[in-house]
Amino acid sequence: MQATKYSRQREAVKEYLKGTYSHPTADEVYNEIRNIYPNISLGTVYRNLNLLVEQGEAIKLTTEGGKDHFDGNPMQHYHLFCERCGRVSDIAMEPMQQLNTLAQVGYAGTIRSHSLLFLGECENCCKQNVG
Amino acid sequence: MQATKYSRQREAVKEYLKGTYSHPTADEVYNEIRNIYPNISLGTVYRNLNLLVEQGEAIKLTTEGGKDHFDGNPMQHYHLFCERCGRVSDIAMEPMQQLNTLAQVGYAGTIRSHSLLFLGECENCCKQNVG
DNA sequence: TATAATAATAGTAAAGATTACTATTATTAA
DNA sequence: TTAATAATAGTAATCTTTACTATTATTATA
Repeated sequence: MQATKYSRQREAVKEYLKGTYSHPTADEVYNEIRNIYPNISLGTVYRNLNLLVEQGEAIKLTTEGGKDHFDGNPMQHYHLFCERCGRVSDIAMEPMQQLNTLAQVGYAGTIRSHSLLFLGECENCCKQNVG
Repeated sequence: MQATKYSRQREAVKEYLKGTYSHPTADEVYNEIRNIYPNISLGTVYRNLNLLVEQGEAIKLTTEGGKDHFDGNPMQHYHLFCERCGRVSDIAMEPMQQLNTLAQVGYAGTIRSHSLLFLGECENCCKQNVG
């Protein structure tokens, strides 16, 4: 196996992700970290984000926008994908494990988990409607 | 506005999608339709699949596999994404509109709908486990 | 502290899915 | 039959993500 070695870049990625609720894309993390490490490469950001996901420290959210979003909170919870601006926000709602049970009824395969994504407009875009 | 003109290719795409439960990717539809129209282009398949989605005749499913899947059944229902083979299958479970209501509680934006994707193993892959 | 081993990085190229572009073809209306 | 125009095939371009490689940084050890 391959030992994990410290790197400042990885720490910066982790710290940023743990400290925001913005559910950033890899590109957004990249642009943020560049303020501290101007030479960091996008590949490094991807590698470390994926590493955090593998380690259970973060979650990858695949949405219709074409870009994956990352969440530094690995506890199971639900999200809203804003159909207007493409941003992801947290939904304060208890995870419902019973959905798995309901889905398993009459399904010949194995249900392991679920991903529930709400669609609509985020708070920010809603405000702009009133103008 | 632009009138919609008949085309055999579009009909073939629609007919194939309406007649399968396989939730194919654009590439899979392309390879299927090539049996009938060997010169059809992938762009044509994409254009017509997206048109069907716009017209409410089909649904586009974005999954973690990197490829979008298409479903010719536009009625709201849930799916399983097989983490082993990447295929999508239908789940026989009633849509739960009340999830939107639950999510709306305490959320400042607007919930319009939701997409619920179960993760696990499809029937086919489960069988192979026993082997 | 100096040195050797090796994991991680920066920079770039490549891969894969999807969309855009354009000359040509097919459909429709007159 | 002809004219207008929507759709296509084929190709190029775009965009996100991953792969590759020489170099740099980290860690363990003498």
